[in-house]
Amino acid sequence: MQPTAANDLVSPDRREEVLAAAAECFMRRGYEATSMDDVADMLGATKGRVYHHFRSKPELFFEVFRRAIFILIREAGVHETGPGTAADRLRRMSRAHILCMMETQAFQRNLTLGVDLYRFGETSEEHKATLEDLMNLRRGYEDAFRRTFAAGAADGSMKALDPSLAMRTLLGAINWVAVWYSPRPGETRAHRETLAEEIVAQVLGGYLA
Amino acid sequence: MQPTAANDLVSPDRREEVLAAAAECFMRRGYEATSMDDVADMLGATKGRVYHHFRSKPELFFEVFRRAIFILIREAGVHETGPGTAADRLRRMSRAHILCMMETQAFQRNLTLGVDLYRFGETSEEHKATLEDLMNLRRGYEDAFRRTFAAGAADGSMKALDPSLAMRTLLGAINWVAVWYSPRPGETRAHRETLAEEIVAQVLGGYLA
DNA sequence: GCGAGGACATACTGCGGAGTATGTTCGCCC
DNA sequence: GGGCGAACATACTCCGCAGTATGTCCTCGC
Repeated sequence: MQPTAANDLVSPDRREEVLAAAAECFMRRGYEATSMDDVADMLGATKGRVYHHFRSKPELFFEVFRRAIFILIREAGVHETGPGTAADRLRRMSRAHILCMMETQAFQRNLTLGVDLYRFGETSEEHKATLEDLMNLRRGYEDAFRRTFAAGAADGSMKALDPSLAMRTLLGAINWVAVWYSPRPGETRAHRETLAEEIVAQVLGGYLA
Repeated sequence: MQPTAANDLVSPDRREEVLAAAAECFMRRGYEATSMDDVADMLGATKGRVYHHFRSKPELFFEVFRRAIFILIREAGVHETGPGTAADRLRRMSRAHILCMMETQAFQRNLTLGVDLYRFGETSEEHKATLEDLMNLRRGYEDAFRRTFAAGAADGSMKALDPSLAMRTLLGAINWVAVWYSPRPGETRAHRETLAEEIVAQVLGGYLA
């Protein structure tokens, strides 16, 4: 296979393909139930390819997890700073978060798996350390919501609620989207945006002043 | 060991102990990662005991799943019929649901696992059938929320929203409790009831008229 | 008190999956 | 044009786990 222009668009990161396949497998069958052969099969390849890019199964999972958070921070977290009231900013953050749940579902579902692994898993010391880092990333993302709830109480755009609890109920409602959402054939971005808007309208109603 | 009065309180269903241990293990490590030996270890027993009460690992999981739904229906679902407006009933249902998430967390967390197994799992025909039954039970429980949202639009106690979507956002917020909740040492039932009340107040706000 | 069966424990088998060691191919650079 | 390394494929090893076959104890009914 020649390095054509078309290939340059796809192959510069063959590693990405492996990562995406792993995310899909982990979401479908769970972490433990997924074999490295499963990931390879999804790519029409063999284990050799997977192990060439990732040292072990845990590290592969950690990369999926890390990618999931980076996407969330880039798409939703950035809206913490922005124009308007805290309620406005929270609306934009939630809307972007929901779209992430729908469009990068495979990655996002693994966030919950990772948290369980952290809470209960028996892992090596090295893995424990990287898991700690990943949890801090996640906590940092959640803090953006916490702060915005506090800001909303301060600027009067939202009720004065316990920011931590409010963050959890809100994130619960919108994280759950990744659980039940399943893309319909022929669905467009516009459809998803409308749906996201509708969800935000329902969910945020309880927090507004 | 003699069949004393104290033992009669515990042992009439030694099977229950196995079931509870399995729920705990499945929650901690996930379905696949849990070995039958893990379940036995938690009881200070061996596999023999587990296989004496349950034919196979899938059937053990199915029983955990079934129990989880039965608890929800008994504790929360029953409040669908009751006095007051639809909003009142929904409040009682949500409150009970949240308490279930906190107090039977191990069982409830497995509901999500089961749904994934249903959506993606490759199981035998026989297991597929029982999974279908379990999903119908779950759907039936969700329908109670759907109907109550519709009733709320009808009796004017709640906004006229898409009942299905409202059900999903509400259940998302309150199901998520099982994900983050972790009982504090010395916590009493009263603490949990207060917390549940607070969550309901926050979450239901968006749906009320 | 004795036979039977429930409630386990013990000791195996067989397979699937993580990880490894070693080929193999192809493009690139000198 | 040749050698070198990236990007895989192939062919193993070894261990852990589901399931089974069989043994053991204790209790209850008669």
